[in-house]
Amino acid sequence: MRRSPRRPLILKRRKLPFHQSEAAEAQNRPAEPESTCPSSQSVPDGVRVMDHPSMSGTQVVVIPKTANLQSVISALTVKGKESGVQGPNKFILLSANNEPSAQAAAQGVHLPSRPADGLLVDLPCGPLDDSLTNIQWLGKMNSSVLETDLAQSKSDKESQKADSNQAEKPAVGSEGGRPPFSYMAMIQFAINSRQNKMMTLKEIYTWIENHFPYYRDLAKPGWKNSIRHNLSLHDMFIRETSPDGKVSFWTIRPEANRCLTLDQVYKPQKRILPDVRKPPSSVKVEVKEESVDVRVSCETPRAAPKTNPSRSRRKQRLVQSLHEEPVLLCPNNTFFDSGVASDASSMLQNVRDRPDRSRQRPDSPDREYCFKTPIKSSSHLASSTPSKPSGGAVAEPWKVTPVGKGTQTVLDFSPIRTPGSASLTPRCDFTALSFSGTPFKDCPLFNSPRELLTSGFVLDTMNDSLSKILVDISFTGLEDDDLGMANISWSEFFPQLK
Amino acid sequence: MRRSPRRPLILKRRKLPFHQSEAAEAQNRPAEPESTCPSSQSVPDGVRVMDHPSMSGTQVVVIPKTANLQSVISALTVKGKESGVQGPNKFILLSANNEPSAQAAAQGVHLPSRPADGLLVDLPCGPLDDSLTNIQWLGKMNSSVLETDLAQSKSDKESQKADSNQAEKPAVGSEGGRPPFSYMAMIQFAINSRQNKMMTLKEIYTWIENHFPYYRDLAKPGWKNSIRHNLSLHDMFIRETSPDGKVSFWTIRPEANRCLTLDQVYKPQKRILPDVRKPPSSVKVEVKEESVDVRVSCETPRAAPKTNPSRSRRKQRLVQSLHEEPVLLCPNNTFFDSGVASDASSMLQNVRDRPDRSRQRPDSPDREYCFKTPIKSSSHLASSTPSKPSGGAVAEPWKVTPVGKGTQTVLDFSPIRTPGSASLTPRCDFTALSFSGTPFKDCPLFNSPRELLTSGFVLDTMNDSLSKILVDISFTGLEDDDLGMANISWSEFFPQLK
DNA sequence: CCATTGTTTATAAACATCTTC
DNA sequence: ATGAAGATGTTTATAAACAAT
Ligand SMILES: [Mg+2]
Ligand SMILES: [Mg+2]
Repeated sequence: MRRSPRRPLILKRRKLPFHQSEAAEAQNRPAEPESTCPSSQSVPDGVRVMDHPSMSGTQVVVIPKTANLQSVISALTVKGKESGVQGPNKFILLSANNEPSAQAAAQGVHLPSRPADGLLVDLPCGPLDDSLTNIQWLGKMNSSVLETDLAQSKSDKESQKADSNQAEKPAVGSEGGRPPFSYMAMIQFAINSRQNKMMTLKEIYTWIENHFPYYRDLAKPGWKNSIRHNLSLHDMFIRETSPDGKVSFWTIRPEANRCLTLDQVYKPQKRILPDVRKPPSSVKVEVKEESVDVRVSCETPRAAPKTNPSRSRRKQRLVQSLHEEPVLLCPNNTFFDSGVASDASSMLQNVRDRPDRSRQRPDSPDREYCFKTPIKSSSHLASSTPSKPSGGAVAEPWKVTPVGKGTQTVLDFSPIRTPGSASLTPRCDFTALSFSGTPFKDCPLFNSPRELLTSGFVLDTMNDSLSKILVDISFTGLEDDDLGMANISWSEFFPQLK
Repeated sequence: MRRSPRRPLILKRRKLPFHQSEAAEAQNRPAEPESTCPSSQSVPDGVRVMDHPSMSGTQVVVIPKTANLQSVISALTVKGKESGVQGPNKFILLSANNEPSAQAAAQGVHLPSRPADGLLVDLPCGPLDDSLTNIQWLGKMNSSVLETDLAQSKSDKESQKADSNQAEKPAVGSEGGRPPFSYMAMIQFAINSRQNKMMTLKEIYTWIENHFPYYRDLAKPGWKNSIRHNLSLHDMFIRETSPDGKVSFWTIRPEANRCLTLDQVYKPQKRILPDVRKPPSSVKVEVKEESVDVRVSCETPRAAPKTNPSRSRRKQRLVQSLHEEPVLLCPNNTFFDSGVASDASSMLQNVRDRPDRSRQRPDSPDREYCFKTPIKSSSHLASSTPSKPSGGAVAEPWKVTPVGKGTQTVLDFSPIRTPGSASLTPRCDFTALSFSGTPFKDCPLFNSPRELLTSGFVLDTMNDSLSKILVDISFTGLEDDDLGMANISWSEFFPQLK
């Protein structure tokens, strides 16, 4: 029971090829000078990738505590490229020295017959849509806005002021178009940026406007309505009232808080480039590669990339409890146990490999059509799922620059599902913690391998960029698929785990 | 603790006047020949209405077990009319002999200092929009479709067949326009119509189409999308899988199930009328009064009365737990205790009387406008809550028959909120029960006073019709408002409670 | 490939309630 | 105080994208 606070995570290659606009492909492909991380070294920073002893097509990636995300990306990228599509498509991620204050985790992790509570992540293997990946979008962000996060170790009032009237250099920011984050994600970013993890509605507005100028500059005012809608709808957001009852703050239900912050998914890549798209302004902005030819002509606030996210489609299988008591799988309330593992009954996914070509509607990203027309609406015989005109309709020869519509989210921003309320043992409480002292400052996407492992993401081994993600969190110990493993110990094969 | 399974319910007069289309008023007012219930007798069926001994403006309504809803409506109506707007506007409902199998409830209910866990219901006092109330809509329903509910004591397959190919006399049904029920409510009606309380998606479709022909005849196919959306969104709907894993059924989380059925809100009023609106057809249909001049010319499928609902706006006050352990108010899991009372922390409302005129946008019920226009959308400076053109805009002189848009829901269809999972003690399990044997067959809206009390509704004491409801469930024991009461016993003043 | 079913996000909207001016 | 306007909060509807079957 008290066995292993460390849980292996399995990356599994994604099968679905993503729709790629030809024009976007033509534009984006040549402008892929380099990846987020150097993809030349095969085993950097002590990251080790090795074949799994018994599972075919599976490799184990051992991530030392000192490694940064680039290393992991590099390792998996190299492995993916050198083996091709037929190569191993499952990766079990292990953190070599996990929790800094880990207790019994250090000595010899026991390897169950199948990697219990493993996180299986699909890695895409087909041609990928890298037209506007998260990485690319992130590169277009103005790095200066991120630095406001560092100035947040002040009192509430002070940090509010800092958020509101700090010189933000809003030159860049909304040029990348709509950020690829859902409202739910942005709200989490905002609230988690505070030590006390609470914000008023107005502060959330301001934080988002400062960090995503798109909403300040281009978005319709309805975006605030959507923010409020999200706050109310998702019960991961809780409204609390100050003791005097005057102000009300929005917080994140601690059990559901993944503690996602924007700086966990973005760290400015210092690379000074002259701004090509703004000839009059001579302001040099720090942008990442690939921003050159995305030609995000934002002056047409095109119909909201619909953006977002979180390809994690949990559930959809495995409810089947049918008149039976729900079985609590992991009664102990450590992070994974109650936060993820005990929700296995609703997060279990089918892991079997399926050939899957899957039609991909070639719908143009921008179109306008009517909503809520009282008329019985021309085509009345269509599917019950309304679909966009998708070019098949009449008229509308209006063509726009194919921005690619491939804006996807990398992380799973959904709240951590817990079976009961379990409001004790707050999952992650950084109230008094500052991110300044973490030993992973140089890791742009995750503060620790632990975070990397627990948040779940996908790497495109073909393109060196994060895109088009599907995170399948599967608990293979509950499944009956092809993962055959003996009851062996991790450390038996990987002594660095000791 | 074990004290009172019987909990008083307080009806509180609603303050907000409702927008009333003048044309609709002119049309509907004269056609109000009689109310749902005779409003002449002041204290029928043993229903007693008396002033509260200590709370000013408050009356106590004692409802004997044998009373039906008409009696309650009558009593409150008479009281409301005879006292006028200035009169008492709070009513505490008490069931004189509540649970048939009640345990300790019989002997002298203890009256706390304030009516703990009381259900405060606003009664509207202003001019009311009765243009298309639920009662009226219900009267337009084809009574024959309701009778299919009686044929549901068969096996699953049989009842499925009964639902699908029963002769439904669909003549009437969709003529009343869109039913005033939310998707969530209709899904509950559908699922709860089964003994085993489970249905496949297709069966839900079929049930709704059979009982609300509007969706079969007039609604856009997107309504099925909305059904699926509601099933997924609300976690009161659980998908279960048959043991073989082949079929999946939708069920209602038992703790959240109010066991609402359509026949609880509708019972055909036998009154044969020739159908005035369909001259060619000589079919005589059973309709209730008032269907004559509503002139619901459904041939224009006007932009969905937006219909529905459930004016219950819970929460919005009283969270204020601010970094403290949530206090479980009623740990024992009887119906009210866990189902309602223990949710007090999120259902508590402010009960204080507030003068409230409240602007009411005179928006026309049918209009069409564009959705998701990529253009920055003309007025960009408006409120963050998008609002309809509402006549203030240019153009669109198009006027339609003011159907009144006053379709409201009477009952609270929202799931019963429970603090934890508390999946034990299924709240109401009518699997083996038939509604035929209840002593309240003649009560069209509720099978028992208990149901009346627990579901929460509002009576328009001015209009003899249910309309424009706001149910405020308040637990006055947690509030600090103007309800000052001594620590006295109910039975001390109302001996019939003994 | 297609239709059905299931999950999730976005957007608009209707109201209600609370705060400000 | 108070009353209207705006800010905030809650809920439902609808469309849509996409996954899974
Ligand atoms: Mg919420
Ligand atoms: Mg559900």
